[in-house]
Amino acid sequence: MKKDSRLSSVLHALLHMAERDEPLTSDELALCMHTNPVVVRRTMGYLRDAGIVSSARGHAGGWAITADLKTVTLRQLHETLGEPAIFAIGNKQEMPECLVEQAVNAALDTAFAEAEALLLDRFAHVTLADLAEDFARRHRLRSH
Amino acid sequence: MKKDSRLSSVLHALLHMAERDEPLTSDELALCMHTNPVVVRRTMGYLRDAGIVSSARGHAGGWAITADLKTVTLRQLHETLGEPAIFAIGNKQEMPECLVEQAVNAALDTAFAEAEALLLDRFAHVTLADLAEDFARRHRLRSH
DNA sequence: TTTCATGTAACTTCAATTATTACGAATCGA
DNA sequence: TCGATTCGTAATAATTGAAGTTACATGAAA
Repeated sequence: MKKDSRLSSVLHALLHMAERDEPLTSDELALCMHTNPVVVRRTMGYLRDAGIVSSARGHAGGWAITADLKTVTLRQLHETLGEPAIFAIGNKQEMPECLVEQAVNAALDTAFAEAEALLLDRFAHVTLADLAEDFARRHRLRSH
Repeated sequence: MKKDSRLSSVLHALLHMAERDEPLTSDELALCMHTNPVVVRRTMGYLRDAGIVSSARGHAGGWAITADLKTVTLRQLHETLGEPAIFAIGNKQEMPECLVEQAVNAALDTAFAEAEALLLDRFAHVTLADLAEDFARRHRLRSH
């Protein structure tokens, strides 16, 4: 399957929105994200429903951040996107009768659960404000 | 994307092979793994090339384990299968020019790298012998 | 009222695993 | 040697889910 890049995409969009005061249109976001306006609306729709951004139609419409950058974590965004599957590797069958396969699943599930817990914990400790700050740092560095 | 279940599949196959002394044919393995004999040959071929199993044609042919169960780890099997992608989530672009996207990628890459390191470390500490033992334990439990 | 912009449904494209078909090659028993 | 068995492998289709596209309805502002 193709990799899910929605989290990456919304982060990119949110940071660009944080850099500007006026709303950004789906077309503008699609341009800098190298994607399609409809995909932007579809994906950002999750964040609107969660109250993280607002959308407005008509003249001077578009997308804007409503939440505080310091309170929005990567984990929250991941959940807002519907908690898509993290791993591209998995069990052949989830509920096998075969005892051998049950032992295999148990071992793999344990390892995956630990890795997932670590990943989500890291996600929980990174906010949009952190990313904005890191971007600012990179911007200063490039200017020299 | 469809999940990669090759690691799960070969583990299942290897433990069944460990339970028997004669070689198992691709057809037999395919039956208990709920898949296709050609898929079995293709997947087990990686393990044969790595010297973990042997295959023989003709009468009384089939697949057998050649390695010591105590020395084969899940990590080794993962590597033998060509280190397939672990995550179903990823960056939109790997080498973006945009500084904003670079900051996003850096944050995500760090988290994914840590989670991957943990997963592979767990994989490195589980051997086929461990799984065989866990299966035996489950077997005893069910008998009571 | 015209223009701009989102909201959404429907469909296609894309990428990667898995499944299937077909046939060649090797091995062993009779 | 013949023939059944079994792996080896190429070629192709099916499957799955994200991403892309087209089309059009809806709503807001100049």
